[in-house]
Amino acid sequence: MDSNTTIRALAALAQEHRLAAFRLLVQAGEAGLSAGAIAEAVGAPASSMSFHLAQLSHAGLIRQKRQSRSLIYSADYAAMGGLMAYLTENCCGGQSCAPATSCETQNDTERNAA
Amino acid sequence: MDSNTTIRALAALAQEHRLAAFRLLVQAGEAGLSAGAIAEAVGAPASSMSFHLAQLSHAGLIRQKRQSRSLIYSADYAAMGGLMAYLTENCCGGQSCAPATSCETQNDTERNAA
DNA sequence: TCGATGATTCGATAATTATGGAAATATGGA
DNA sequence: TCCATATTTCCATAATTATCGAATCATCGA
Repeated sequence: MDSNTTIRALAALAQEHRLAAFRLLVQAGEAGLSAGAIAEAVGAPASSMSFHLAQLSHAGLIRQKRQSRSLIYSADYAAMGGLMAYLTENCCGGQSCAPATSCETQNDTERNAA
Repeated sequence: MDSNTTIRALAALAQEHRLAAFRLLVQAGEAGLSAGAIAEAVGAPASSMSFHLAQLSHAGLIRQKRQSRSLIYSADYAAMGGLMAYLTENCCGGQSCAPATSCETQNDTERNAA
């Protein structure tokens, strides 16, 4: 992930309704949620939410698929992982910004962070 | 870290010059860098850079201290860690977004981030 | 105290982003 | 085909954010 992609992703998440929507989609998992369900949960008018979902989508953080009349959005975990990786590599300086997740499940994933 | 703080931090990093400046400060470590040095490295006029440094500062991501005539800025690693923790907890859904860093250097730093 | 240096604040302007109703598009069922 | 539903696109407007020169403020050395 390069810095431009990173900036788009950060900007996409740096907005109240979008952060709420993304959190919701992360919770929803692979099944995802319809645009209408998201708008209602977040409390934003449909057209506004549509605008925000487009931003998240353009940033690559969520995906869209049609299911009958509904458009189902779901989080792209890999993209979020890419963002986390960029921040860890470039913005944490080895000072252990990452909160030591899931260390008991693996200990051979060596990485040579620049 | 609550969602408003998170949004401020994300917004602070979601800008070309500011992301560049923050990366620089992370590299610079505790010693930090003067406002002028940052402006020159990033390639922005002093007044513009000052505006951006104020944003980062307001977001809590960097700190300022005066050293004679210079204002020295340095990264606040704890704040960055808080942001990473929030994203890991709320935006990664246990799908291991965090790239498993530095697992060999600690295994007793339990954390109960909300 | 004066002048030089490092940096911020001011102010005007440009550019981008957000808002939300109305109109348009897509899908499916009767 | 026609209607209802789900959602987006269009549009105008409001709000926020970025830019940067000039003026101001703070500090230091002579």
